[in-house]
Amino acid sequence: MTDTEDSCLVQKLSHYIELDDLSRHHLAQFELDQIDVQKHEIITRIGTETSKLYVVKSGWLYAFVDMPDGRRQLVRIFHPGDIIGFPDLAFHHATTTVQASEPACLCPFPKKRLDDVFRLSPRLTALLFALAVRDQVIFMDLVRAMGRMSARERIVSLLLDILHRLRITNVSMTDTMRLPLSQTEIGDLLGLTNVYVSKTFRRLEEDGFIKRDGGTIRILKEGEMTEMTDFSNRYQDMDISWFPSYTTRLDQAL
Amino acid sequence: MTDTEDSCLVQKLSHYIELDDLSRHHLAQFELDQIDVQKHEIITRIGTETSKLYVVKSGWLYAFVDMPDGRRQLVRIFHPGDIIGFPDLAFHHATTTVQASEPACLCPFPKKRLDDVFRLSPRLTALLFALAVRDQVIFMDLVRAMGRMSARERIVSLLLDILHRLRITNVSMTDTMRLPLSQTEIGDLLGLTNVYVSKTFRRLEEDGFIKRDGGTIRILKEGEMTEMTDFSNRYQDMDISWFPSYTTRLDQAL
DNA sequence: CGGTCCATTGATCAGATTCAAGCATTGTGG
DNA sequence: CCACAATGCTTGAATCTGATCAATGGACCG
Repeated sequence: MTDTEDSCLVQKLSHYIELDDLSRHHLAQFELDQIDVQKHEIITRIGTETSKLYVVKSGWLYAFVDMPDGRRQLVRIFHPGDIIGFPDLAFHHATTTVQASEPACLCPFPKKRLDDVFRLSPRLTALLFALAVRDQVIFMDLVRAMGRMSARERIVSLLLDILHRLRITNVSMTDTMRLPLSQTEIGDLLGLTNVYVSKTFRRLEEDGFIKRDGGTIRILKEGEMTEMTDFSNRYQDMDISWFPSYTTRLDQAL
Repeated sequence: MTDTEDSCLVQKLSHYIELDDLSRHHLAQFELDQIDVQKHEIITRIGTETSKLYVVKSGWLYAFVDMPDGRRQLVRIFHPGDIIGFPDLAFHHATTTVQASEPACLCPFPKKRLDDVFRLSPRLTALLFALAVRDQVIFMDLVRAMGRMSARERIVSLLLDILHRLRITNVSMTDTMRLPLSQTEIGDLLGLTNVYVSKTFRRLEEDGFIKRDGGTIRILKEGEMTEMTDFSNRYQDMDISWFPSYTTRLDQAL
């Protein structure tokens, strides 16, 4: 790919800092190859060796773990522009199974290709670091939802989370979004059963919070829903004040 | 502090990679100051400006968020050698409140002091990055526990998690540990009530899984408990194969 | 056209909460 | 040194949210 047309990874990261040519060059190294995957195809299987990361070009995917009794827990949803595999960087074996929830296109690249970024671009490294710790906060929000919220509140906070995530790269988006997840998948993400997800969605619709139409969903009372769940948008602003500048050189060493 | 006596931060990080003198020097910059805090004293309050991080020298602390109805959700426990505040790096305002669960000693340092590490030590940066993504996996484990496990299993997996964390820096530790958390705090961490935590602990003791004595707890059937919760130790091994080497120099740039 | 997946709905069940009371321990001020 | 308050753990009874079980119907697909 040329540096002139922005990939969705570049687009997403540009939301936080101005990317210089060197950074764009580094990021382009992550998107040299690409593969297509089918709906429900498994990308990485838990327990297998981790050697690669993936940039999502299109499609939704998710990571999950199986429980001994056959149930499962989704832990994360991936959208275009997200990078799959960071959590596994720290381990020799994958900690989750990653599966496509719809047809998708991915760019695989080896772990080792991060080396250049770490050695040559402290500022881009800081951005990746910030994204990693930002994701920790996203997990805390999920823990909070699952630990102390009712089924209704959990579903509402999931919808708001997805809405804000999609708005980063799609500023024109208002209140309607595609939701390519089954109710079973949503339940597996929020610690509920598919049955109760169905009942809760229906009640949300009856109460005028949402409007469903096929695979899309419309958020009708965003303000009320935000207040109901004490929701914070984690995708908008980022503190970049502590990032090293691009001009920093190593030869300033002690 | 001199470089000869290892701080618990250095001790903990040394578990994963050999730290060279430069790295030790960088880490020493995190422990220049130190403050004592009392039991239940609040270190950082949610919503206030984030400017500092803290290295824990002694004592246990935890991070939590309040719910509108007065309940709360703990999201993380800190032990000696842990760094407090990474998740807030990405934000201008603190996302959690951090409180001491017992008297503790902390070393505060400004965000900006990470700059040197990012610019001058790619390998140490990679280690911090690996710890950040490792923590994501810890959060996934917590999500899994709260989404798909019974109260008994959640408590068992918490006990195993703490046991393995303490064993990193205390290799002599076998099956007995101090647990300076009230049952209310444990409930707030696992999404349970203090009442049910009490009932569940009692049953675990009756069934011979644990033995309690004042503030300490003994794990009697570690193997069985590990299997019951499908527990994975996230603290033992780390994949450092992709880390840049210490000798890497920036002047290899394109 | 039959099979599969998914959403829906009702009846029943259970794990965990809520409410309430009692007891032990610790800390504090008189 | 004691009285008293505050905190934490325990236990029981009633209640409720969400799970389980089961059946139905629609949409899609080979």
